[in-house]
Amino acid sequence: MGRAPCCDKANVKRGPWSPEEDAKLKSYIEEHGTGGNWIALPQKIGLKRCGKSCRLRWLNYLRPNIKHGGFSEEEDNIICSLYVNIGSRWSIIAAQLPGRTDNDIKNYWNTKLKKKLLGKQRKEHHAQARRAGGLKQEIKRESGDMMLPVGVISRTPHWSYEQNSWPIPLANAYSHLNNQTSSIVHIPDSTVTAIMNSQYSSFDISLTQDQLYPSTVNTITTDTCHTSNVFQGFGSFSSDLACVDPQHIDGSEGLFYGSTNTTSTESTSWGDISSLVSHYEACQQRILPQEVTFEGSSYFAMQT
DNA sequence: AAATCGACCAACCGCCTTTTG
DNA sequence: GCAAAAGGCGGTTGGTCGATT
Repeated sequence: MGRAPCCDKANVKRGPWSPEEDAKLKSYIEEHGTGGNWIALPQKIGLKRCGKSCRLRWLNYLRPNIKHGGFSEEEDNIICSLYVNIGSRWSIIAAQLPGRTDNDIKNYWNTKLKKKLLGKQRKEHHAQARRAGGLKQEIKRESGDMMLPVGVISRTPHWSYEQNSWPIPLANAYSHLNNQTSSIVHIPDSTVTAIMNSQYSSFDISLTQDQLYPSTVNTITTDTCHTSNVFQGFGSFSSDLACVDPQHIDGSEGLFYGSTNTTSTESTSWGDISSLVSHYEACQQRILPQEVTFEGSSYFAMQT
């Protein structure tokens, strides 16, 4: 049996709010506050609206200091960066942008920003193809901005737990695994091991569960390690964000590339937006690997 | 001028989490 | 400790409007 509805749907008005309704709700809340009970509020005011609807109307349109439209370039970058790193957690993203609501940001992302980002990505691909010549990839460092070569796990300026200890979204690690010329990922009990052969080097990342932040660590369990679901678990990091602290990964330093003069969250540039594109794209991918046997063990290999 | 299409966005829906009794 | 109520959130829908055919 499902939950009882929060209000009597037959007796509540739906659809757009009239100026009179807005005025009633606004003046009441400004004078009395919400009283900590949205469900009871419409009855008190004499509005034939669902309490949830009142809450939404207040939060998204009536409360003071709300900004609508006119997103700045800086706001775009913040939204893109956060989306790439934490996914569609609109309320968290909105918390970083004073005056913006989660609904507004969500609409803005879905209607404009996503296309803008993908448009940039196409441009970037074309430019890269032109540059390619003999060299497939290049690392470009310019005045503090960072460009991320494929196969390199990025540091992110967000999600800093402590100074000089930047977590790496495993989603990024996963996305870059997809870009390798060959890659095998093995997840034995309690450990995530990624063996990657990039054009730069061959390296091996071993992560124990306690190197993954607890919020999502349970997506990798012993149960899933030896099943083909394991990468669905991996894939879920794209939206759930498991983070890895590079300082806790032996010999990992060489894997990470970023602006060399930036060692903490302070005064970090959001970076070139194009560097986010590959992350975003990869985060959208849900490529499931093939199970293969290698030296008697089961592995999951991704075709790239 | 009418029809169609696509972009935009306010509002709703349903699920999950938190609070309360 | 449990169940119900309320809050909060993200995905989706549907109405409106401007551009295009």
